[in-house]
Amino acid sequence: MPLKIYNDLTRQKEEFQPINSPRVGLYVCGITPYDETHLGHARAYLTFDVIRRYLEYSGFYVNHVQNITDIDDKIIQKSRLRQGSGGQAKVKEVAEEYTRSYFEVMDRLNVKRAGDYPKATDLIPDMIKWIEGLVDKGFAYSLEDGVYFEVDKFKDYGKLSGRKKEGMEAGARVEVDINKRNPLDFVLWKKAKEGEPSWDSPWGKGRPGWHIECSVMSTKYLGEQFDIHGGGLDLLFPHHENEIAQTEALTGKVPWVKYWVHNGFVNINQQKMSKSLGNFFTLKEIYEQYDPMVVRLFLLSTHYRSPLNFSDAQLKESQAAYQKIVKTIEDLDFLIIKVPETEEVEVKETRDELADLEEKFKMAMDDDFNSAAAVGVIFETVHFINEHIKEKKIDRDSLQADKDKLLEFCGVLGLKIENRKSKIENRIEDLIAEREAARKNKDFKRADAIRKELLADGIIIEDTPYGAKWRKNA
RNA sequence: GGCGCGGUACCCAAGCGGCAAGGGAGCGGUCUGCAAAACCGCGAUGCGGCGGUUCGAAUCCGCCCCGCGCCUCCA
Repeated sequence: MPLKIYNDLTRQKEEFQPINSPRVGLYVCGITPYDETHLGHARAYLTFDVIRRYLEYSGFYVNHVQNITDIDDKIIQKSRLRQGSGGQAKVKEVAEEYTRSYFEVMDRLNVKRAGDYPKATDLIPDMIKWIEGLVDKGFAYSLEDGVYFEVDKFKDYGKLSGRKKEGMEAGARVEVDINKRNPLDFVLWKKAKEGEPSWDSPWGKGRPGWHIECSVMSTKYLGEQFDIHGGGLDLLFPHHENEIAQTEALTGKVPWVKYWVHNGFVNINQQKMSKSLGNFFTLKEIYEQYDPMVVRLFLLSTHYRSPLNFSDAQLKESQAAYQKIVKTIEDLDFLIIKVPETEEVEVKETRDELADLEEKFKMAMDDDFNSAAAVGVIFETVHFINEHIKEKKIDRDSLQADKDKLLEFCGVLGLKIENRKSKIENRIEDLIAEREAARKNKDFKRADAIRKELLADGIIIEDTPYGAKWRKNA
């Protein structure tokens, strides 16, 4: 079955065929570093991390580029608020601080780093060239406060968002600049006000508008036409619409981007989690209570385009579910050492079953990266393994095959599964040995006392026909 | 006003024309010195409502109800 991807440009699932297969160009709209990363951001970047991982798993070579908008009104504002100054050095400090924080928190979520992270401030000369080009071609005009893109000059304006210029209530909530030729015209170059960071340009000191950055950065790294451009649903309009307009206007190459992909929001009580509403949870806060991999599982359990409601109860459920996977791996590790060598037949049966599961797993992911269905297959695999373990005759190689396959699926989704045992001290092993001896002597009082003692440290003992084993209660 | 998304069991969530995945919670059982875990079994004749198309509909079409998003910086 071919890999299908939902394309917002055509509003349907399409077979994925990269322009230069097996190479894939993937551009993701990155952060504006003026505050802590919250769960909504995590969902976005995790979505594209999963897409990237699955493409790589499927044999593609992905060139993943994600920008950093390190100059912007909000950063300037933050810098002022904090230091009473909007000077360039301070603005840079703020951007760098939150960029660092972003990487910290995303690394823990096991989001792979992109191949490049271009910063807006590093490419200002390129942006100026672009704007000059647009002015030359008659797509842009100058006003007192900046240079604007004229949407009426671009025929296809609205093709991504499906909007018609007439239908939009421009100015409904934001004041219309009466000097603009069309209220939808957007700024390419913003002239600097007193005390703002600025760069020289043919239009005087100023800074680039938001939309132009992504066009310049993405084409610089991925070429004038590339495969996938992604971001949160909230970027679809106007950001991505404007990017298409300015890029296709300048290069004349259509389509600029083959597949447009947008992830859905994280909601709280049916409302979008957002900075402006102030109803957001930062990853740092969430990590205080939940392992990052629990958060990851939680995010993976809903298809990336559907809304995802955040709640503590849901996170708790994900935690229980995650424990189940971890425990299965720990059980396998325990048994692989204890169990006898292999007989050929058994391994084959196991392998056949695992191959069927792999088929299902791929089918799920081939269908527009359906990680929720793929997680379902992971639990079917867990179920299969637990049944397998129960059998009287089990052998080393089949168990190893079980373990490899489970970890393979988890790996594709970026779920790290660690046997927590490796981290724990010998003291526990000693106590367990003592308890085992006590049980042999029918000294159950002592045995129970030891179990109780370990439980106080969050260690749970489980007796099995192969001996006692233990795990940490998370 | 324009454009768009969603409503599937107690909760979450896949499925999008052919027997309703999976997780969590619950209940019953097997195993166990007692446990824990695991395993087995139970759990929607039903997919917001009403019509229609079809041999067959959660799935397609129409109308309606409810919730949400975008049109403004936002992932």
